[in-house]
Amino acid sequence: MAKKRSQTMEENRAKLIAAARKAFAEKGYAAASMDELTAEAGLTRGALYHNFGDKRGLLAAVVDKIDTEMASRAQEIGARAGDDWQGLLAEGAAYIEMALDPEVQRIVLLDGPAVLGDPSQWPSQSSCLQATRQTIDRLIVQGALKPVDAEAAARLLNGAALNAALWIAASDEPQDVLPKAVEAFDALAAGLLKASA
Amino acid sequence: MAKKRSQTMEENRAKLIAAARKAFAEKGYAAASMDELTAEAGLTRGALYHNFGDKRGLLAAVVDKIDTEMASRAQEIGARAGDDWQGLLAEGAAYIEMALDPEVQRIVLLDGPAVLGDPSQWPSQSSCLQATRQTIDRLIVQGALKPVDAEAAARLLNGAALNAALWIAASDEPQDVLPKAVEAFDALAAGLLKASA
DNA sequence: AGCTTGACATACGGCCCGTATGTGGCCTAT
DNA sequence: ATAGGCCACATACGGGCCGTATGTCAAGCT
Repeated sequence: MAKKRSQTMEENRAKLIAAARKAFAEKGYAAASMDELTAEAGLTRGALYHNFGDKRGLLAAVVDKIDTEMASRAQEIGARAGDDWQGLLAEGAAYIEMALDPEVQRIVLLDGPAVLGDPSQWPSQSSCLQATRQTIDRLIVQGALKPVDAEAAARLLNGAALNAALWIAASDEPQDVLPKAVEAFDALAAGLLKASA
Repeated sequence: MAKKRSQTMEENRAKLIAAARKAFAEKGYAAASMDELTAEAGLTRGALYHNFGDKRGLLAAVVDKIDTEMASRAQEIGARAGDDWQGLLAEGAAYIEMALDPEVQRIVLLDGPAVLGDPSQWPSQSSCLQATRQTIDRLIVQGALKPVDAEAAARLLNGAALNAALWIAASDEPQDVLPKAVEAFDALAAGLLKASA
């Protein structure tokens, strides 16, 4: 059966994104060569500029893919928790753990913001952030949290988790530091609880 | 009076750092040209590679300078507060406000980590972080805070403040968002207080 | 004063990105 | 069925930038 035109195109896009994901993770955005990257995918730079416009466009596509994966996973973990509050903590811990992945760290947390700008402006809307925000919104409506700005709280929590992950990843004994980070994260999050006012 | 050799060298280093600070802030690290940058300082790339080794070395020097300035300012503000707890909150707010400076944002918060790696590994030790850590340490000894890991707490607080700043800077109405961010920051920090356990 | 040292300038090579142009196969219309 | 257009991708080209290797001239020591 002959392949449809649009299908091979979709396949090529996927190949390029996969190769870019690998190259960006291993060498970093700046050091990744488009020639090598496309050759790895069995294509040339022509395909790249046709599909993604430029190098930044490719990074954006990669970030979007990873970010989406992260969000769905975080939501899944959060939903598995008993209540919304436990879910929030679980999401935070999950976020910290995901950020331990060098791929996530390098691409989404380091090069992403530096090259693409503020994450909340990304097309993927930093899905992870949105999920956290919604959970916080629900908790505020339920009266469990202080009536702080949900967006602000979600942002700061994510920022805290992010830095925790960077810290853990850079440490010599990640497994030793992880529980400390999670403990501190839980403590900070508890500051949002109404009871602690 | 004839200038000493070491003196002119120090002056040239300062000129290069100043020019780099401007160029990096305006164009970003990647887009800043070393030729233009050195010409702006009245020198050539030769001086640059002799003094700083490479482009990264220059960025490191710039980051170190800004970071040091930030730390001294934060400590000054913190020391002016009534007690250590108020000082911690004041430092956090000061950090958020300083991060509103485009120069700080672009160089220290975006390009810095992307190019130089984790801030806590920098020679300046991310002085800001150290200051926060020490304050937290004191508060734990005083029994005001839960006995969490001071390093972890300092890291997460800084991360929260950092993201708050990025958020504010990217927003349309910074002055409108700033108080929300500070409020959320204070709430999170309150989670560290023993009384809230 | 002559020599050495080193701070800085100049010259060179190589890589990489983005664009402009070429081409071969798929799709459609008659 | 086939002829032509279109489009996804390949190839070719130019410009810029970084890092190094080499040159130069003044400062400092003897």
